[in-house]
Amino acid sequence: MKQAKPTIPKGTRDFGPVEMVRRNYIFDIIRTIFKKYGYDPIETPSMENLSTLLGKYGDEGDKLLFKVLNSGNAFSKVDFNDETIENPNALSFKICEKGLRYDLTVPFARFVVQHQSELTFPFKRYQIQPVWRADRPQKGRYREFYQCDCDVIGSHSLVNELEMVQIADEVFTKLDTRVCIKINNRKLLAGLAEVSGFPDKLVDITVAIDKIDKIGLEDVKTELIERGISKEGIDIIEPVLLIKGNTDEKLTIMRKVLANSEIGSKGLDELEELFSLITICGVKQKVEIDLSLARGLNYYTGAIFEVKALDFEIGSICGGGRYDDLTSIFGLPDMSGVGISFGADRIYDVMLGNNKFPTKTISGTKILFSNMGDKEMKYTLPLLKVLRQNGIAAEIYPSKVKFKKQFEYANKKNIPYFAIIGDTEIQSSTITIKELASSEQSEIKLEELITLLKDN
RNA sequence: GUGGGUGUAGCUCAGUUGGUUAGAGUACUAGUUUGUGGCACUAGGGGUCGUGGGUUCGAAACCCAUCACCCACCCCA
Repeated sequence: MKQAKPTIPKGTRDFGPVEMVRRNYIFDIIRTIFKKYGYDPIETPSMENLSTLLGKYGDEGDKLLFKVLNSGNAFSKVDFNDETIENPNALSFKICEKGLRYDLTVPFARFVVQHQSELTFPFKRYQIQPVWRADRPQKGRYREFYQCDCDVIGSHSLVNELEMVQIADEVFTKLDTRVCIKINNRKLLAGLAEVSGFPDKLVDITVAIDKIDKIGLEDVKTELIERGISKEGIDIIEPVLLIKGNTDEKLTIMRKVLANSEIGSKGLDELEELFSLITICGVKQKVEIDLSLARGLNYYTGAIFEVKALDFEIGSICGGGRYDDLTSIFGLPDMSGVGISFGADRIYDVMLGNNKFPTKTISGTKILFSNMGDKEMKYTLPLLKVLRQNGIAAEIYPSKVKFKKQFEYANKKNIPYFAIIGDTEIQSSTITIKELASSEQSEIKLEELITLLKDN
């Protein structure tokens, strides 16, 4: 009679030893670079109050929040005579006060407001923690995944935007992954909606611009009309739809289209300045203006970033932008911030697909000692201790089993050396070591072994 | 939220128009080989064919339901 195998919730994953080594490789590189630019670490709880989370990510985002059932009798506050409880949403807000964090930016804004008196501004922090989204999982889309965020808050300077681009450039270059860093500005999109005569249709216009390469000019126009944009409005937008070419050409055309929009021109000024800063510093990866980039998170107000992998088909692997007003919702106005978030799990998928993990990162234990019995084991243990004191990862096979078994253990764990300690070795105070890859075997002293393994 | 696909051994999967005792590779165990692994050979264990119902003399296969997972759209990391 067999028991059904246990499972884990949809969209979550286990990570084995090999995966963990690789994931840590990514985390370590990102963390090192964050530190180098002057960011300090913080962590926040996995749960926030729902009131902190709701309304920050747009309607879609609200739906994707994992809610946490109140402890105790969660239904004690529910009035079952009230007809509105038939609405599942209304009910869930009565029985849930907490939710799992959806990203790291909103909890960070909450953190800044709550701890404002303890912080030095501009405050630069990094944060590497999992987030949860109740999305339907698919390739590259998980319900639990890690974000690696760095943010500066309390500074309007475009130097901060530059820093985000530099950090992204450096991270992906270090990870040997070719990407395109796409940049846009919300003010510019707002200006575009304004000059078209439909300031509230920002999203519709952006979606249309995005589709131009897929469905062509005529279909985009049709769709814009369906979305309620007038013919005159479309005529104004049309030059934007026809944009081809480099950053300068894009800026020139946008300059003309947005001439009468104050906010649009401001957005252009910012973009232009950011690109001139980027040019001064130089970047290794591809960086371009993408006018179709909108980003759903509705707290962005200025620059927006998104990074796409060039050699692997997957959603964006990194994204961010400037938010002018996120902390004012929590009672602290005039705190502009900008940040960027690396999607570690997708970066992992990209790197795995392109074979970008160094093979060296897989190794752990350097040497395995044989176990030939109680007497031999007791002789070996002090030797092990010396090796470990020298920083060498070493193991002894814990019980006396056939050599075949012990060798197989070493093979499977990719341990490069196998040490044999038996009567012969004890008598002569030596260690017989065998290099498993070459089958070469020699009898050496402990000191020689330490030197050998330290070099590797 | 909308649409598509797949569930057979620990894992990856075959399985003919419905037919006898459900297969392969791999992994596992033992042996050839009790102080020398990988290779080879031999033998062995392991399956209510996702679950429930139906059609049939007969179902892993056909029908219905249900659950789970995967993929695409949407959105994003």
